[in-house]
Amino acid sequence: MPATEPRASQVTRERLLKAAERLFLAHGYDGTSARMITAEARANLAAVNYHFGGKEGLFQAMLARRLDALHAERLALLDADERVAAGGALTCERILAALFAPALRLARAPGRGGKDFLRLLGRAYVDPSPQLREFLSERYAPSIGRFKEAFARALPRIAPRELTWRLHFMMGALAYTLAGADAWKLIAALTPADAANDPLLLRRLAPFLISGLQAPLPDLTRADPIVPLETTRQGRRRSPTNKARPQTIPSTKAARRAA
Amino acid sequence: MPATEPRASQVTRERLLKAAERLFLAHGYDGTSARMITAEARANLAAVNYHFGGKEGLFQAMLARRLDALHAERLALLDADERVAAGGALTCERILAALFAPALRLARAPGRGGKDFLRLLGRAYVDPSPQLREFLSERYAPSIGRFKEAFARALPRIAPRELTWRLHFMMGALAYTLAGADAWKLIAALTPADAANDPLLLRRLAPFLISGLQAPLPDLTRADPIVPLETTRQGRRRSPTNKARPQTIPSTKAARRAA
DNA sequence: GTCTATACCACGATAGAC
DNA sequence: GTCTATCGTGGTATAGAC
Repeated sequence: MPATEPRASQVTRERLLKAAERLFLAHGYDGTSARMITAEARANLAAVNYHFGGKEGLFQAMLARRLDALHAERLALLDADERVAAGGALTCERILAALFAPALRLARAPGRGGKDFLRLLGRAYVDPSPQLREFLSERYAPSIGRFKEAFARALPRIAPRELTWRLHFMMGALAYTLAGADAWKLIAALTPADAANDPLLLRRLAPFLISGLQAPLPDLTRADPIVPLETTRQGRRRSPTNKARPQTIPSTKAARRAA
Repeated sequence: MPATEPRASQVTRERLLKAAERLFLAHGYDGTSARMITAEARANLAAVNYHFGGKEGLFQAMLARRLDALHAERLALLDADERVAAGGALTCERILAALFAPALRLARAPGRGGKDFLRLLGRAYVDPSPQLREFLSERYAPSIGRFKEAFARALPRIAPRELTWRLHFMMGALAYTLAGADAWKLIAALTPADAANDPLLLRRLAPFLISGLQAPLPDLTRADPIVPLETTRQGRRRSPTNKARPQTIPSTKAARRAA
């Protein structure tokens, strides 16, 4: 083992990634400082900049490491299913399961970190800078493409363009369900006993998505909008709801201190 | 006009809100400093703290102001439809349109601010502190409830509990489609001519969602998971994809400078 | 090439004068 | 209500040791 031994730099990198993973998951991106990370990793503050180009780069590297594992799992499931199907088309349900199950397992796997990871991932979709988005969508395009092909074979009646749209809608429902804030409170409130029951959640979600994917093709030729968008513009009613409230916004200071 | 004249404090509040709206939308939450806002509003830095309890409070107040308008529009459309229906059930399509059209209009209404607003809103779902989430979900619960009732009447065959789940899935697809990063690039790439065509997007989305809502009820009694979740755990194949890449994370420094 | 110490400047928040 | 001054902390940059 002359050349492949772990170089000195790699152990610092690794320690930084590990500390970053724990702290970002525990306190969020803004709630974690580079100083906290380097302290836990017993590295120098400047090491973040040296190895990752900054805090954002460290965050990105940490996300990529976990997402690599997620997509590897997904592809492994898809591969196994396709080997069994031996060239035939898979059912939508199985493709969906291969896509969903690893994410769901990740969503609660390591201690309490799982769900927090998905919320952190959501940050990528919200970030005003397109950096992260482009990085992730490029990196996992091949993996997503595989699933798209599988769906295309399972749904031969849906034109490719329409399928693209519907897969996009599907990913939305999926992401929201997994990462969404209320989703988990919903689970607990509606069916407390099922709070840790992954297959049950999938079995609720699957019919919704599959029916959506197989929906009748839209009639795009009609020219009239479904709703007369301009009709309500004239301020007929400024709506008696909650327009001008006392607006006692509570100071977030106390809450921040608690964290 | 003795007592109702705008007090001096209110004009500062208003100016802060207006500046905050423009700047948060243009540069995101983290990208906007309280100093930028107070400079543009020609107010003192401490005014943010005094009037809103901090930067976060100002952000929250600004979100609420725009969301009030959104929900007022939604309810106005729903009211109008229900008045026409005169006690009968609306179609899913119309309810969906009342929910969707105002958001879509908002999503591109004022200059370039629209879509950015929805991305900012997404921050609420991602934020590690539950403050914002609870505030918003409490504030708009009545409005959402109205729509839930409408859907319940339109879909009498779906049990309430199941409907709750499906509406949740639906909101996910909706939010992702509106706020999602790739959605708008998708629109531009697939159908450039339709990039500004709101009704067309709704007509694509509606069949997907409606079919999903009406999907056959899941069989929740089956005990076996659809996918043998544990089978693939044994590292049969660490997947030859992109597991251990060079990991050349680009420094984000140069990119930050450009902004 | 890797790591350390340190300086820098912008940030959010606040105390206290007016 | 408003303002000034100031505090502590944040991310980043750099000079130089190993």
